[in-house]
Amino acid sequence: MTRTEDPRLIATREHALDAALEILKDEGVLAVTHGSISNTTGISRSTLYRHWPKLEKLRNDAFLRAATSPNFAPETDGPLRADLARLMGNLVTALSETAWGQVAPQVIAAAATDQQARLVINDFMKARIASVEAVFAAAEERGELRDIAPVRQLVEMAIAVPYFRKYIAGLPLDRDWFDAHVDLICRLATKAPEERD
Amino acid sequence: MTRTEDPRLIATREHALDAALEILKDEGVLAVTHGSISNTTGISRSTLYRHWPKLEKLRNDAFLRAATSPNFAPETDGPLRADLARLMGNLVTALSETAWGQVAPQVIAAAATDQQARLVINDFMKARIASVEAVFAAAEERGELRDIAPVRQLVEMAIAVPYFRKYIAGLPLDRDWFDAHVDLICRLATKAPEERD
DNA sequence: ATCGAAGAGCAACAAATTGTTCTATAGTGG
DNA sequence: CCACTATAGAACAATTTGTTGCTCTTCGAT
Repeated sequence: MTRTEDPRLIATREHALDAALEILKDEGVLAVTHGSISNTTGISRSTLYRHWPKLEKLRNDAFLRAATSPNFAPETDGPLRADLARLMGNLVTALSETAWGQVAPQVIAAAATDQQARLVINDFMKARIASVEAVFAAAEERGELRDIAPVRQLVEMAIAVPYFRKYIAGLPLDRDWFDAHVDLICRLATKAPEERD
Repeated sequence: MTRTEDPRLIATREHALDAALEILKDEGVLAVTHGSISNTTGISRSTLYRHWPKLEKLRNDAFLRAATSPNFAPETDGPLRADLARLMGNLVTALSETAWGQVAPQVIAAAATDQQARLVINDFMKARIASVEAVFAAAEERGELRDIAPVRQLVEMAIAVPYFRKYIAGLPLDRDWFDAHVDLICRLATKAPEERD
């Protein structure tokens, strides 16, 4: 068993995956091949085949790289309105500005037939849902919530709408929409001021 | 200008698109090519190239065929709860059982770079949103709604969650979830019984 | 029924891509 | 310094893609 990995191996792999993610963003999954990566990096095709004998594995590694880059922890200082606005703001801007935002639809499509891609996106969404849940959990601790529905259901609503608008309905994620959305979720979840404990 | 289209043209095109949709469902967009359609239909490759010189156009026509098949009108007899449960039930089962349900993620991915695919899905979702809106509009006529948020926002929530669960989060669209979802939307939208006009 | 127009089928072709194998070169770690 | 391993590069067959030229069939108008 090798104690340390050969630095050449690591360098080649990282270099290749950087290029793969770039191609994935710009030209789509189709364009992510041993050939295209070889062209843009100068790494020889035979080397790439040795690293990734299966093209599917190569593409999944590119997906994984896109999914692991954005990772922000929620702040839970309260009140819910402020925490949620901040976290959802991060989530929404990430959809526009990170690699994940550009790559997500391709992973979604791949997930229909590819189990590994399904896992990538499931893990990613689990983490996203957990971060929003943490914000709600803190609000519950503070006694801000009313018992209208399970927290999980509210969280799904909060996250589902921006994804739906951007990728499925093709609607903009503008400020008017964002404010109304966060506002509605908060009004649903929290007690009116006069009924606080 | 030809008054009627040559029946051979129509027959070939329909036959080819049927096969294209089948391939699209089973093997994904990648597999939809002049070659694959020629193999499964017996239509010669050169004929297919004459019908669709651009592969992109061929794939878009396949998308369109998937998107136009499911088309159900809402019933608005009231109360909201019943109408919404029926319509959302149709929408959700369509996601599992129609060609659209299987093809949607591929259209979503294509829409990222392909304007025509974007239009296909936009039109489709507009119709979907309109049908749910019709149900809410009827409820508003009957004085069932309270003024918690614009109808449009509630409708987006209602539709966004099932899409999100199925395609993005990879969660099941089971009966427990469905009942809780429709129930929550209705509770948000409608007045409590004692405050009806 | 006939005839011109147009569609479909067939074969062949160049070009590009994919996956594979081999050898020579160069970097790594002991 | 040496054995080991990664990479580059070239060559190869097989497949796919887009294109062209030709023949045969079908359609619709007269």
